[in-house]
Amino acid sequence: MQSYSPGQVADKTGFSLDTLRYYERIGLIGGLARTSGGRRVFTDDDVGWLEILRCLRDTGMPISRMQRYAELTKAGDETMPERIALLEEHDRAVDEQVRNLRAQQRHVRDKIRWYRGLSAESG
Amino acid sequence: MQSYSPGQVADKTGFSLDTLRYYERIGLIGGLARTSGGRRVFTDDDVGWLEILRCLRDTGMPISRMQRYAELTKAGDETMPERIALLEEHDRAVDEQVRNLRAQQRHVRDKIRWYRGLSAESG
DNA sequence: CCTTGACCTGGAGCGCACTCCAGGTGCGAA
DNA sequence: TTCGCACCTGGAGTGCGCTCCAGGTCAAGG
Repeated sequence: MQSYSPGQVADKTGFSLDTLRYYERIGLIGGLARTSGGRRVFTDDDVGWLEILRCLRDTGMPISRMQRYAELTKAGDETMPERIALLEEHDRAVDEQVRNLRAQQRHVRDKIRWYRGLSAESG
Repeated sequence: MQSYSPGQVADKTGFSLDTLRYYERIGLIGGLARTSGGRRVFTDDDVGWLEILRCLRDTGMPISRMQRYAELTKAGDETMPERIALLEEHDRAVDEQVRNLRAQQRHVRDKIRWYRGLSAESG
């Protein structure tokens, strides 16, 4: 099985080394292996987990919620329904976010059109 | 012409009183009238401006950029092209934001489907 | 061996966008 | 006239999510 150094993982996932260390400190990444010298060793699974974290983070999930999700994931298979529920709720939150963005974007576009109208009038 | 107290404006726009004061301090709202006693008085135009700020803020424009926009607006009609350019660039940024959200949302949905597959298998 | 660069730790600091506070004033109703 | 609530100011504090730092360790190449 492949294993990766912190630097390699930073490259692959786009998280900085500091962020990786931070995520481990706050319990978002659990059970990382270490070399005899104390360096972190990431497996493919760890990288996969980080990619999920990236999706959640980039869609605006707060860290406290990701911590909850990490906790459920560590807890075992009986937490699957709750994990699904959490992700589905988040999915709806993303829909909501997109709807709001689009709604406000319409106003911005109206404003642009309004400026164009003024320019046309005066020009 | 209608005029509004800070509290009324807070109600109408959804900005807190503290945020309204903060926005004035940092130059996002200019030229507010005051009563003889020193209280702020908002006109319909002021409220309209706040509504634009709300659109921009809610679509993720940083305050420094809104300050730039406010500055241009104060400067006069010859800044219209730059104002249009600023809003158009922001419009593109919102599109980009939505695209990214949708892309990451797909991954979240894949994960949900994956959980469902597992549940179906084991259940 | 020695250098060098990636990595380690605990803890402090930062940027953003507010939010809260203390202490004081304005003003409409009773 | 007095109550009480809305409002004022300058400045400090907050929460989030990192990011940076000092001082030290590990390990591969020369």
